Amino acid sequence: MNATALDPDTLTPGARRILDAAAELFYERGITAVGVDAVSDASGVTKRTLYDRFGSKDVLVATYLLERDRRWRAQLTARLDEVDDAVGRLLVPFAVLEEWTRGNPRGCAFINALAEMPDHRHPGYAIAVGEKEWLRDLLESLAADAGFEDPAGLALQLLCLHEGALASVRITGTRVIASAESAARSIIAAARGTS
Amino acid sequence: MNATALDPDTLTPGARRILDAAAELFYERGITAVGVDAVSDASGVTKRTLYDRFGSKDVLVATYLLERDRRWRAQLTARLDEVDDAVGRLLVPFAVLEEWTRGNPRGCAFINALAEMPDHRHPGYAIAVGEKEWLRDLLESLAADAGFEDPAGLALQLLCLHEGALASVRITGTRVIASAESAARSIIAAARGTS
DNA sequence: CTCCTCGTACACTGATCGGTGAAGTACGCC
DNA sequence: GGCGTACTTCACCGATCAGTGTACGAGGAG
Repeated sequence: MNATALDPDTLTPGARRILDAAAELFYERGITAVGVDAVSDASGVTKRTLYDRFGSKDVLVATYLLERDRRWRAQLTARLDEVDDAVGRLLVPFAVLEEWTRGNPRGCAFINALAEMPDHRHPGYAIAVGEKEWLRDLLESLAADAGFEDPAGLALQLLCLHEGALASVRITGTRVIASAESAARSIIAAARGTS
Repeated sequence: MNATALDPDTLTPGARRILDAAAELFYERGITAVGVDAVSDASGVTKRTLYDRFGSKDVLVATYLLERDRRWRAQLTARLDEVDDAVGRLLVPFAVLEEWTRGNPRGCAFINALAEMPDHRHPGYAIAVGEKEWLRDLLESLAADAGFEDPAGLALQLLCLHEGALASVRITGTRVIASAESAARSIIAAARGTS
């Protein structure tokens, strides 16, 4: 019940293969639809090992989400370090989104996971929610750094565009990301007028 | 395999209760996680009747999505008829979103369903995708009616905001919808400048 | 040599999954 | 009275679900 995600960076070789296989299956087919047998089969590891390492499916799910969250944050912060312009930094998440969705065409893994986690006590719930809150907080601090009048409001608007683009890729194709980015420019310009 | 959704408007009393119960359970707990036994129990109807009426769980799911789609479109078009201003009509979906999310705090039922339908041949897949395409097409024709230079581009931007707000409600609360609406105003104003 | 970690193999649990077969009941319509 | 529709009861199917128990093998560290 109070079990939490494992540290994805300190896994035994067997646990690593399990997590890699689980990550692909969970994202591709959905969490509930993928059984632990399918995960252990795909990873070439016994179900017994899976339970010895992770303890439960819920913990495996939480670890899957945690690793995805870490990779996404790492990629975003790395790109952020390359940009100096305070206003331009607000657009970095959209550039990263373009790369990210190339390998992940089935929408946002966290939104998808939340759709299958009605129980807030699920160890993965806080991780999925935390990813979105982190992005919102990041956008807010970037907006504050750039000197906007209402950083929280602007952050919320940009978050909307970001999440919307991520969700719409599946339906409209990747061109929606360029649309979202240009919309972000309009919103920033409008907010700039009031600062 | 080639079975499609039933017409939600011509259901027997038993089928209606089944669909009502299924709609709530599917949205609240997720489609895969809800078994047909749970649906029949909740609706006070036998599992046998469920299969006599719907034939399979997949058809029940598709019918659930179809009815939701119809209700959403009806609500939106009704509000649309009340507004005369061509530009103002582009903002109507955001006003409807505010009412809609009041009873549906767990995000977009179609995005959630797509997360659990990896197989495009699922009878519900086309319905879920169709809902988004319909909104995009609607926005595009509204933008064209209002005389914008690039209706398709503007529609894509507004779609982003709409989907993003719908997805973010779960994390940020309903105030994100007001944010999205004001962002939509900025985008429309920016597009107006180029027309 | 011995302990410990990592992993294997395999059998097993009770519960639930989607779906079916057969028989029977209640009601309204012609 | 006869017929069709709607729904019930109940037993059943093979498959899969998450999770466990037990025993055994390989390799590195003390």
